[in-house]
Amino acid sequence: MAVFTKAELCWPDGGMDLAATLFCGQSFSWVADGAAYTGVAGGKAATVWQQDGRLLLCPLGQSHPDDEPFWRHYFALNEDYAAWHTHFGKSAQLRRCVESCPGIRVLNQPFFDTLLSFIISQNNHIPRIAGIVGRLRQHFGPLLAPGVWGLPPPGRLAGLAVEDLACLRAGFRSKYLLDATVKVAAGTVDEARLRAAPTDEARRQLCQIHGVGPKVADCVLLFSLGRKDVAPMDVWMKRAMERYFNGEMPRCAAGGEGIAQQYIFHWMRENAAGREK
DNA sequence: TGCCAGGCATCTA
DNA sequence: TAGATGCATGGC
Repeated sequence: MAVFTKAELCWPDGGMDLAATLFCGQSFSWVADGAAYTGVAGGKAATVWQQDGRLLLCPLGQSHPDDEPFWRHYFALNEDYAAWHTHFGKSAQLRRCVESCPGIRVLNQPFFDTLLSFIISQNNHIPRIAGIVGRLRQHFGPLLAPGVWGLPPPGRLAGLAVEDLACLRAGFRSKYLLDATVKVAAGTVDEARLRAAPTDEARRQLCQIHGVGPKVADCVLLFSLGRKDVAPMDVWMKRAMERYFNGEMPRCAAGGEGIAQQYIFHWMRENAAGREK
């Protein structure tokens, strides 16, 4: 496999379990190619793999000067997970999270990618979410490298009708995807304004999108905008974790691990704010 | 073959 | 305002 000899970017992996991180249900834009993984985020494509405690990455297609900071942020390589895992020992519930999935990292995904993914995820399960996202990329996304399409940028779907999205087989979610692209393309929902707004206001702005309710809005706020004060998400995660630990999530078992790790991430951010005081 | 999924919108009482 | 129901599709 040629990519193993031409990594352009390299970081210490910090104990990351790359496969678990990419396929635990938080991202649906990566495919395995042997021990390497090819995927897209924010209009960039890359092949990534692990070797000797390092995370190696080869950008695909056109390279950009900001590739290194972009992917470092995407893979949360600035987060000190080892220190946080030690800190988690104080809580039995969080200890169970760490023991169940110590190598999962929560990806910092681009805003619009996250919005589309979580709209698709509603009343859905991981294999089908991945299928719909894959068809969305192939039919409407930009070709970033041979055989690798990105997610469509805001506006790409804005002029289309629900019938045009029949190829996605997304069901009732198609009209939600269209409304999201229209509102983001028109600036009715704007990432910069979301970042600047208080959480309640940001949630209200996101809920202007037809098909986006409190759960999807809080997922977007937490996972792509780094907001740490989304209390309903905390309740939702605890409920999901209980189901996971009780063995009640057979159809998204890997996702359950992701949910547990996402709970850790949320808790960690909450406590980071406290520690800084 | 039938249940159900990482919600939400709409209807009804 | 709270609870019930329908939504589209595919994995299991």
